[in-house]
This record gives sequence, structure tokens and C-alpha cells, in this order.
Amino acid sequence: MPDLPAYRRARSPTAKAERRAVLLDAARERLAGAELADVSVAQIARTAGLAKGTVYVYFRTREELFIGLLEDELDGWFGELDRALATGAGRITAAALTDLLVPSLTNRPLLRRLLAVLGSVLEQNLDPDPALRFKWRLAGRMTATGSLLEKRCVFLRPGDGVRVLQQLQALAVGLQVQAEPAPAVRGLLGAPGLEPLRVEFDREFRAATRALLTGLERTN
Amino acid sequence: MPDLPAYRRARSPTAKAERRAVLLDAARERLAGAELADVSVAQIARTAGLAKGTVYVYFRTREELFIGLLEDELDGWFGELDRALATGAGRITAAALTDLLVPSLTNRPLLRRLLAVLGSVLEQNLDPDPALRFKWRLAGRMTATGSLLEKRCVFLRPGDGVRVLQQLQALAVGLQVQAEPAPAVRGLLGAPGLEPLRVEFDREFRAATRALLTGLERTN
Amino acid sequence: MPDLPAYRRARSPTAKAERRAVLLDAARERLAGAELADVSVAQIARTAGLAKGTVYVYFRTREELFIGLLEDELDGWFGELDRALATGAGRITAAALTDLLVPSLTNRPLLRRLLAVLGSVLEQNLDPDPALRFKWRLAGRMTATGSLLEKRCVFLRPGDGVRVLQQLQALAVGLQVQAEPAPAVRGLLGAPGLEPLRVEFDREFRAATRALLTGLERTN
Amino acid sequence: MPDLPAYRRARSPTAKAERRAVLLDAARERLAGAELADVSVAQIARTAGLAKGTVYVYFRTREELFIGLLEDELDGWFGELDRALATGAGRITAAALTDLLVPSLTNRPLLRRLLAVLGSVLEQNLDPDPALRFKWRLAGRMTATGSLLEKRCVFLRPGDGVRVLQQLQALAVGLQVQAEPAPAVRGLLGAPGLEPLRVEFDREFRAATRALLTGLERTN
DNA sequence: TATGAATGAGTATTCATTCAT
DNA sequence: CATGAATGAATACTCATTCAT
Repeated sequence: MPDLPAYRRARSPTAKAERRAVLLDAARERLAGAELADVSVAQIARTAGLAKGTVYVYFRTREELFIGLLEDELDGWFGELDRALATGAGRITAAALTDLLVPSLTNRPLLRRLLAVLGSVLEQNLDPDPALRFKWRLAGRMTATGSLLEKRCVFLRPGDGVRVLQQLQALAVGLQVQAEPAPAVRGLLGAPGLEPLRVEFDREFRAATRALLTGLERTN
Repeated sequence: MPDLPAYRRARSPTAKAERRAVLLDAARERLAGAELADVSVAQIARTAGLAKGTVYVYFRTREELFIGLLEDELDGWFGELDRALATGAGRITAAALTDLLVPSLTNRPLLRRLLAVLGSVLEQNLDPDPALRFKWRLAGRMTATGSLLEKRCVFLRPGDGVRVLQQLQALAVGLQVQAEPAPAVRGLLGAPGLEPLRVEFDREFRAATRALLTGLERTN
Repeated sequence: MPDLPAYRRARSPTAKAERRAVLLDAARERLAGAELADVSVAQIARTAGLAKGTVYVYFRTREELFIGLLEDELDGWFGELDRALATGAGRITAAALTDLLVPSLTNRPLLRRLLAVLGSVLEQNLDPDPALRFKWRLAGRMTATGSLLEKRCVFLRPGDGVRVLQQLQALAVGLQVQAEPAPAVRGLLGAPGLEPLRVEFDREFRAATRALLTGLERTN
Repeated sequence: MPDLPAYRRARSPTAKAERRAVLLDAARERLAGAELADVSVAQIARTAGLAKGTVYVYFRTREELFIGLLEDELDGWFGELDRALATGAGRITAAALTDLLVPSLTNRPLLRRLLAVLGSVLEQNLDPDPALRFKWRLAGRMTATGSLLEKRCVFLRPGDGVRVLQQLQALAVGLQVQAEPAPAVRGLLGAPGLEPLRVEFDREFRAATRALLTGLERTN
């Protein structure tokens, strides 16, 4: 049972941030069991124990809420990468880089799902202004983490850092789509003869990432 | 009053297949300029010069129509790969395989787009029966082409053929999502400071594929 | 009990016109007991015995439906005036013109109500195209009937015909607003001391029209 | 810490009236550029430099605020008429009365707009109590000014004073509706062929008023 | 077969008003 | 008194699908 907040109305910036987080958590909870398209604002509000209109106090549109979720996930991801890359001293090989990068996305299924629909859904009903803000922030972190990558990996040339991140995201999103179709579809994949279509995300993502990074290492 | 032209009613199997093709072509035409979500059955029918209801004579649902399109694209893709792999004799290196595989997906943007939404959209509103038929056929071609790959590439171990195809698709889909967001979003990407988010599909897909295959070659 | 139509689906132009009329009649029925703002599309559809979506087969928007109603009312009004002005031979005095004009609006409360909200509500959610079509038609009938007026009334100078129609509409709308506020308000007007605010439409409209026309007659 | 400025809290009746006036002025300002339906409480509050909730300290509902505006306008109008009718000695002809009455409404577009929606909008969401108070006050001024009219104009019989005021309002409201539809609609009226629908308020109102009063003068 | 009229489920969003702070 | 966060009612419209013609 979650602690109820001590207030009914969030007036301080802290309380407001907290309430925003409550809404994001509610969205996360609902997304755990349903497609993004099937999660309605009403559901999220109900899950958060708030009224529908309150959602619109904190987010201008439904899409902005999901972008908020994505920002959280991206913060977590980049943060984890940055910490890992700052730790330790020596140079990193492709194999070590694989071990560093793979779990960061393997453990973030929601990030994979949100990235998969970012361009086609999330940004559709977004004012240009918040859309740009989001993109700038994302670009900034890509650049920063890409630089760290280049510093720690001798086999990465200038520009390769960002490129590795893009390729990693691409692999994760593409395999995510193969590995976890909508629940209704997932059932069918158990049918005999469909083995070639069954994709176990964790294993395949690791394999592909290792191959990719190894290839880069050898090529450069 | 003279008889209406015989082709107004598609009686023979040939005529039926022809009309089916007309509808698929119409869908292709519409998809060239719009998001899949924005292409309605009515539009497709109108483009084909038929009535809305007629679409449902040839396809049980809107999704089945798009699956039909995807089947065509997959047929073309696998056919091209199979022909290329059957041609020539010697063993294929990672570099040669890259040159063989990359254009097959670079030239098929529609295939990439459809694969991206296969699990989350297309198969959502499909009867289990046609869904299974589609999947069996796909699995079959994956297996067949995968075998061919393994035969021609010494660096591929058993099972790696299908895996390469999966990884290739994953890369293509993931980069597609990054490279071509919905039109409304694409405009924003021109803003300064967003360079790290701009992805040129052709170049990045080739680079990633080469790295991936090279990595496989060296590892195995 | 109204006759049910012999068809379920209106395919012939006649049947379609009939069904359109059924929807307009349903709207009329609902408007008899409620403010225009309180009449929903769902109510109209239910009253017509049709589904909500069917309304949108015949009218692009809710407003277009009400404009259709207004067009009917205007057709009736102008038709009545034209017939009356075509009948009889001699010249018409102000008094006779009053007798001719007044009942035509006294008997059309719906016309008065719709005219009152034409510019502020009805035309708000109308595509420019149908809006223009409506306005051209209205302008045409104003001009035609205005000409007839000028022919039969010596005291009307060129241009006065249309002007009389405008002034008549203005009076009717203005008095309508005074005489028949929303039901919730109407009750209050019975309170003692509010006699100066009670307006009996028929009487006042006749008096004002007679004065107006008499004034015109003497002035010109 | 010094005391906050004394005026931040409106304690004295004077200060309260002042703040009320600030809100009414803000409403006037917003109404100058927008339809009444498009002016929100939030906008008014912002324009007044106050918070949304503060509006409800001074007015029970949004409608009550607009009624307050209307009361101001009516006060100004009746005041002007009363002063004009008290001034001068001799009897007033229809022509002179026209010159006296017409500018009083020509110069009050906001009064016309508010009167047009009084019964259908403003009084909809009003408690009976303030509604009655407003109506009694209005009735009183109608009676008083009507009496003055009857005193100065021989051609007005008992009861005609109030009636003239009613008819004048009716004309003003009706012509207002014709002359100034919502901005979105106004653009269309420039189209060729729509001349019969273009109404210039000032000119038409004067013409109609003169005819009306002249008619009254001759009839009585 | 072909048609296109009829259906009806499904939901984000606004904003006047309230009330905790 | 002043604030502004929270509320929740209320509704037009789309479009895939069906089925009468």
C-alpha cells in the first residue's frame, strides 16, 4: 500500500513533482499489461487515484505524458551508461563493451517499447516546442555519452560513439518488435513450425550486439 | 441494353486475383504518401476505383489487406535473396554478404515500414487462421533462405542463417524508425543541434550490417 | 404513428432525400422543447430512429444539419412571400404590407430562433464551401423577394426591398430574444414588477412592423 | 518582513468595488477581440492580474460577471438617455428623437452584444436571486426612461415609452446579429454576390429607427 | 459479386467551479 | 481574502465492418 501524500493539493514544487511522478508511475503500471494504444488517460488517472482532468494539469496531452515516461527511461539509461563509462580506467574491448551495454537495454523493456513508437505516435500530438525541447535534450545526452564511449574505446573513431548508440537502439527496437508482439499475437507463436519466428530478446540482443561491436573493432 | 463489361464482376480466379492486385496496388500508392494509420479503407477503394464494400470481398479486414501487401514484399525480398544465393558458386565472405543483403532491404522501404508494425498493428485484427497461414509461410521462407545462407557462408553455423535474417530485419526496422518518423515530426529534425538524431538509412544500415556480419565472421 | 419506410437503406435519391427529411424533422422535434445548444446529435439520431453515425452520412457536421433546417425555413418563408406578392394586382400600402409580412414571421418561431444564432453558432463549424453556397442562395432569395416588394409597393425605392427584409428580420430576431428567453429564464418573468420586460411577440412585432413600414411610406 | 501592500487584500468596501471594477474592465478588454463564448474566466483573471479563484470571490458565476458588465452598460445607456431627455424643454419630434436615441446605441456595441445573448446565455447560469434583482432594476429604468420619453414626445401614448425602448433594443440586437457575425464568418461576407447580406450597422440602425419613430408619430 | 448506406463503439480534452492551503 | 490545484461532466466525430439492395 503506497503512502498517501500528506496533502490534497500539490502546491510546492516538490509536491508537484511528486504528483507528476505518481501519474507517470500509474502509466507505467498500465503499460505493463497492455499496448500503449490501449492505455487511456482515464485509466491512468484512475490508477493514480486522481481525476481525469488532473492529468491535464501536469501534461498538455496524452502524448506528452508518454514522452515524460520516455524521458525518465532515457535518463536512467544514459545515466547508467555514463556511470559505467566513468568507472574503471583502462580501455574497453568490444567484448567488455558488450557486457556494459547489453544489460542496460535488456533491463529496460519499456524504453524499447517507447522508442519503437516515438516517431510514429508519441510525437504526433505534441506541440513543436516541447517536442524540440525533448529532442535537444536527447541529442545532448547522445553526444555526451557518445563522447565517453569514444574515449574509453580505442576502436571507436570520432562520430562512432553516437553511431554505436543509434545502432544499439535500432537493434533493441527491431528485436523488441520481433520478440514481443502484442499479447493477442504472442499466443500464436507457440504453434509448431514457427520456431524461426520465435525470438528471445535477451539472447539475440546480446549476440547481435557482440557481433556488431566485434565487427567494428576489427574493421577500424 | 448491352451487357455490362464482363470484367465488372470478377468471376474467374484470374479475374479475382487481378482485382486483388488492383487493391494492393492502390494501397501501395496511398502508403507512398501517408502513414499506415492514416490510410483508410475508403481511400484505398477509391484509389482502386471500387466501392468500399468491395474491399471486403477480397480481404476479411483492413489488416488482412496490409498483410497481403507484406506478403508480396516478403516474397520479393526472399525471392531476390534466394536467387542471389543460388547464383555464383564460391563461398561468400562477410563483405560480399553485406553487398548482397543490404540493397535488398534498402530498396524496400515499404517492407521495412510494414515489418515495423507487424506485431503491434497488422496482426491485431486478424483471424487466427490467416495469421497462422501467414506465419507458417514466413517461417518456411526464413528457414529456406537461412539454409541457403549457411550453405554459402562458411562462417555461419547451423541456425545462424535464420538468425542473420532476423538480425538484419531488426536493424532495418530499428533504423527505419529512427530515420523516417512521421512527416509531422520529420520537419523538426532539421533544427540545429539535432544532428545526433538525424539518421540516413542507407548509410547507417550498410555500416551496421557490415559490422554485424564481420563480427560474426571473426567470432565463429 | 409514422409510416415506416419500405426500405432499410436509402439508395435512390428520393429515398435519401426522405431520410434527410426524417433527420431534419427529428431535429425540429427536439428543438421544440429545448435550446439549440442542448440538442445533441445523439438525441436527434435517436428521435429519428437511426444511429448516430447515420447523421454524418447526411450532414458533415452538427451545424450543417441546423443550417439545413434553416434553409427549409427560409425556403418556406420566401416562398410564402413570393406567392403573396405575386398574387393580387394593385399597389400595396404600408398597412397591407404589414398584414402580408407579419404573419409570415409570426408563424415561424423556429426561423426566428435559427436566424438569431446564425452568425454566432451555426456558421462556426461549417466548411467555407457549404457556408458560401448557403449564403449565395440566401442572398439570391433576398434580392428576388426584395425586387417583388419594390414592384408592388410604390413607396419603396430601389434597394428598399432588400432593406425592408433585413429590417423585418432584425425586428423579429430582436423581439424573439426579448419575448422568448430560455425556459429557465422564462419563469422569472412572471414576477411582479417585471411587466416592462414582458414582451408578447405577436403584438409587438405587428406594432413595430406597422410603424416601420408606415414611417417608410411617409418618408419616401 | 514588512507588511504586504494593503491593497493586496481588498478589505474596505471601496477596495472591493475597485477590484470588482478591475475584473469588469478585464472582461471588457477581452471581449473587444473575441466572442463572448471564447472569453474564459482564466483569461479575464489573467488580464486583471489576479488568480482564477479570485474571480469567484467577486462573482458567483461567469455569467454573473457578464451580467455585471451588462448592468454597467445599461446604466450608461439609461443615464445618457435620461440626461438628454431632462435637458431642453420643448416637445420632441420623431426626427429629433431619432437623433437622440440612435447614437446612444450606436456607440455601445458591447451593450448590443450582451443584450443579444442575455436570455439565452447570461441568465442561464444565474441564481434566481441575482437574476431577479437585475431584472427589477432593468424594469425600473425602463419604466422611468419610458415615462420621460412620453413626457417629451406628444406622439407617444401611455405605455409607448417603454415600448419604444423595447423596439429600439430589438432593432439594435437584430441588426447587430446581421452586421457582426463571428470573426470566422465575417470573412466570407466579402465574397461577391453577397451584397444583400452585408449590413452596415450605423446606417441601417438609423434608417430603421427613423422610420419606426416616424411611423409612430404619424399613426398616433 | 458489387455497392454504399447504416452502424456504433470508443475517448481526448476543456473549463467553470470548488476548496485545500 | 487570495490562490491555483483538483475536479468531472459532457459530446462531436471517425471509420472499419456489415448487409440490404
